[in-house]
Amino acid sequence: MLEAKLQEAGTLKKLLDSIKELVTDANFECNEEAIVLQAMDNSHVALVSVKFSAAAFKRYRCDRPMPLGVNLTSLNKVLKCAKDDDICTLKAADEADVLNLVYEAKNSDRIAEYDMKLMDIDADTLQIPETEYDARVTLPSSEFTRIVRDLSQLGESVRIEVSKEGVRFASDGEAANGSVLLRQSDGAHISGSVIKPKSDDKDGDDEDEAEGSSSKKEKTKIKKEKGDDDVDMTEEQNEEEGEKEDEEEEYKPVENGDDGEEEQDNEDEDEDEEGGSKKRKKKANGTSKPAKKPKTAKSKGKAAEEDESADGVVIEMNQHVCLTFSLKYLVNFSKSSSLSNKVQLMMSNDVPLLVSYDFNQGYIRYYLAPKIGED
Amino acid sequence: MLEAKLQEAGTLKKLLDSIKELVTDANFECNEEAIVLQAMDNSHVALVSVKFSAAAFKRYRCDRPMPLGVNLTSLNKVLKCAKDDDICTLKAADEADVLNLVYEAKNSDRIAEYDMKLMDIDADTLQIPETEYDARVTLPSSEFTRIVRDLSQLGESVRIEVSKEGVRFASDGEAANGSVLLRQSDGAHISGSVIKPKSDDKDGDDEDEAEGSSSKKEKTKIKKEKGDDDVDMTEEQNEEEGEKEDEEEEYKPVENGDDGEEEQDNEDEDEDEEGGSKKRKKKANGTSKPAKKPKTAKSKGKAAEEDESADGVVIEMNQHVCLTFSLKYLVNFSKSSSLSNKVQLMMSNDVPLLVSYDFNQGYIRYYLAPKIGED
DNA sequence: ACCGTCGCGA
DNA sequence: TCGCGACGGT
Repeated sequence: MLEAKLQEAGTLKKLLDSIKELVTDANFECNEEAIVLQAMDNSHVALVSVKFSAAAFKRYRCDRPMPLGVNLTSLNKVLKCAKDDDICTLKAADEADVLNLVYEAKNSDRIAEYDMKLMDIDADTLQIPETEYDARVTLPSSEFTRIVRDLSQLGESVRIEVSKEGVRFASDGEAANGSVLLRQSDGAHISGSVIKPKSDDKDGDDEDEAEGSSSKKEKTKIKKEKGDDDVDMTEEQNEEEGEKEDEEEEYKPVENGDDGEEEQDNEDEDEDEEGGSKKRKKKANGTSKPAKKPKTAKSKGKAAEEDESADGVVIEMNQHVCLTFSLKYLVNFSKSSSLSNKVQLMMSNDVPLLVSYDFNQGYIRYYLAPKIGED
Repeated sequence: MLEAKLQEAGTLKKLLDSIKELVTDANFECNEEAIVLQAMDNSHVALVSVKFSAAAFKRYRCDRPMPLGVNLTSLNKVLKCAKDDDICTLKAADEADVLNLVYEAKNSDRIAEYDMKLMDIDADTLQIPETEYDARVTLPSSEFTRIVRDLSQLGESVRIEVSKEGVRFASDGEAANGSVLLRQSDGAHISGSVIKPKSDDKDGDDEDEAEGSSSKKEKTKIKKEKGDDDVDMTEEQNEEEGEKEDEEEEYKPVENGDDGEEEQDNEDEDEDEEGGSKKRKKKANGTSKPAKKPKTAKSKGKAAEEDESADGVVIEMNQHVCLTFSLKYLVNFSKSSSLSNKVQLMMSNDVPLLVSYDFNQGYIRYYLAPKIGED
């Protein structure tokens, strides 16, 4: 039995507005700790991962894990019937085939109730590569929206390059080429700390809870390897990880470029020629440049983004990265800017980009494989 | 000869925006007391009734009754040429084939003049059932708009139920079912007073002026009967009213449901088994529940809506009603919300719904027959 | 009040 | 498939 009371229906509304174009059906996996949604986008190029921690709710109760198969188009319709400041309660009985949504006006003189049919959706609980990254750029989400929208007018794809100069977004098009350079707000941009996704959840590790039994450290490493292989679009990746569960798949991003052939093992173009890639970060640290301790605060630990000023750009970099992505998807991701003032872009060479919007006790993350052969 | 000077062209503009989709051609019946438009919508399901009292105009003169056959699409185009705060004067000579519109800017530094061709339109001056109702719900027009728009996302029709609980709008759809409950703002919702349409005109009876020669009392009763028959879609309604004029028809709403058979005399399902239906209200008063005098003011007399606070919901009920309507039409009606902050829904079981937007010295009313066989 | 997006009709 | 109209959002 699920009962989750959200103070502001607007949060959920914005969330659905963000992803409805990318994903049409998905399971909301509810358990006692959180509600999580993970799904490939409709063209199986990008991966969307959403999480609402139990603490995100005014009240939360979920006796036992239950997947709620939802048609997001329907859910979006139902959510359109809520006002942003309505109190929204989600209810589902065990084994229910409907999700009950109650919208309560602030002043309580209006109560709307909706029952939305649920559906069975193949429980492809995807393993998300939980990796460390070579660079993280934290920037105002509006800025990101602006940049990708601007560049999408020129070309199909954008080259994102993080260097000591800052972060550069560049696109080449028929009519014009464009490039936007963002510098760290206060100049610092080299980090020697661990760069991995972290939301503002109290527990920085909780995004691993759905994974296998190996320790977090091990998993990180393994995921990392898989991430590398994934980018090469090799289907035969039966390495040493043994935690794959029955219906769980790995996130195998499809190359979304149109010019990319399979380029197995061509990640040695950069300074990243490590075959097993045990610790990409460490190596980067050693070979590329000495890790300066960031003069700005919070490039380490879990406080990275929430105490950063709202409109600053923070660049954390352990290694120079240069990746190319489809702008169409980035533009789509950037719709989530209504959910957070800031967005984090996390990158390693030849590894899927992670775009993360963190909000109060939850996040929405997008993974997108780079186009290869053009950086 | 007609000459009518309207302080704000915006009023007329909004009016035409409201109805242009529903009606494309109609007669503006002008006489010395008012300009009235009555027309079935294009699909002959709903009836639209508009009235501008002479007092609505800054200056008004109409020597003798004249019908102005107007293509509303054209009129709308011409009105688009006026600014909202222009002073708008309508002029038509006797037997004229054009309507002359003059727009005068507030500061008089601009005068625009248009001549719009008139047309002959079958003068189907409809008799509107002037009935008493079992329930009236007065609510902010924006709220009504919101509710019908929301529910129209889910299903085709809405069930409106007025009970002591409040008023409930419910719709069932493929993907989801929805229900919105509004409670009387301050808790009172039972009325023992006469419930009939009343605008904020000084003369509460003036909506009868286009009718026959019988006294208002008689007419009310007669109309009531006709209303009942109408709903049953019987074509043979040649009762005792003798004021039917040559080209005048009755408003015979077409059943807009798809599953409804004719259900003559099945209004005895509820507490309303009165064959002749002399005074539905009285009976209801006696049988349903004692009429509590509303603790809130103004559930009686003609001051009902204008001194009600802007965003309150007032429910007056003499009897429980439950009716089903096509949402498509209600959504269309709700476009008139720009004309008034409030809207009144008046209902009796098995009788067409009346949706009324009252504005300064005038109103726009919509009548819509219920779907039958599903409430 | 204006602009952009979506849906419907030609 | 293109154009026009309507609706919703900024």
